[in-house]
Amino acid sequence: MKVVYMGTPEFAVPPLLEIIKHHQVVAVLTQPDRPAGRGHKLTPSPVKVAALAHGIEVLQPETLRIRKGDNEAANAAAKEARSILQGYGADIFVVAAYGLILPKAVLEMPRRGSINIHASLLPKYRGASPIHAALLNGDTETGITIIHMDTGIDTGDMILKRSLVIPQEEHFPSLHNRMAALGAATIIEALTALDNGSAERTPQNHDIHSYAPMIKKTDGQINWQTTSQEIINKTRALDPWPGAYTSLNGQPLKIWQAEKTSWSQNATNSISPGAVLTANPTDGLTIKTADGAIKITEIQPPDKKRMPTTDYLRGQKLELGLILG
RNA sequence: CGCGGAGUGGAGCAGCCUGGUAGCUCGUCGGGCUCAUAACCCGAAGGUCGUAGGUUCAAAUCCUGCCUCCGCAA
Repeated sequence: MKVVYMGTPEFAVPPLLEIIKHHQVVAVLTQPDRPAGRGHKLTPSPVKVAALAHGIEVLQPETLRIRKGDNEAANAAAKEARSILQGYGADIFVVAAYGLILPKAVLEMPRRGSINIHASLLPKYRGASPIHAALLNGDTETGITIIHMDTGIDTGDMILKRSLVIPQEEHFPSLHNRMAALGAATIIEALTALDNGSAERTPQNHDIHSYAPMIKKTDGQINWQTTSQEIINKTRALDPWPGAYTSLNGQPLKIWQAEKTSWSQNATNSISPGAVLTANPTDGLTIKTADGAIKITEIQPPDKKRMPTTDYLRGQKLELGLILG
């Protein structure tokens, strides 16, 4: 099939590469280059880099929306982008974490419409951060859902769903990569089914849906009054950005890896959450939580690299009873 | 030209402001003690102080360029 692919971040790259192998990708839409990183250099999206490496035409409209209230230049640009899109004569639009709102007129442009690769088992976790949400909530399973797009946020009818198991220790980067690979395999399956007419079309059960809002920097702030498991889930989900963090003597301190300990709620009942229980090479760094204590195994002081907590403790002596947060 | 911090034996840090003997906690190696040990005791090796210049009688320390890493911000 003739495909126009729309995506932006790293997650959208493996599916694109897989589609290139099996179909004809006539163009790729991705968000405009943004100032990013140290020095605020203009940075192309991962999808743009991948597309250009394969000699595929890249289009980066600011928006595809045309509204009366907006300024004329923006509307004119959107109009032009739409007519270019129309000109590709695609059979289908495949969308994966594109990040722009696609108006109905655009979604319905190709003869087979537009489909989306979503990184959750819909209707659970509609929205921007489904992979993070699965880890934050300590889910043991998640997956990919391919849907027909409509004008709602991830509300369209489902074509197919593939799941995978999340190990207790898994952090975001690993799960993200596995999800991207699963997305690549699943989108090929869906395209094949659509092509030969065997695709199913199942409406979502809208009564049981949930949302996974965009992750903010402040989501990384650790609340020591929550349970050990909740805090550990935060370190798993928010790695590498924004990171689960707390503060020590007014300085931010990132917690990259932590595990449960045998400290019980009863034994530590009178101790304030966030208090340092042990800080030595043998016992490691353990911190009181709402229901016990966690042992921090990888840490990052400000201006420093990530390091094993045992290394950190060689240079930094922490007083017992000191309160973090 | 977005703002800022850091590079010191294998690891994590101190020393820099107020130039003048390379320090701390570990690790490694050798020896000792011990039924034994990640414990304890004794000893040893290992550093062009990121790099190139400058100032000085003298630079890890003060000044300038460059490289690398990191935090904030996006």
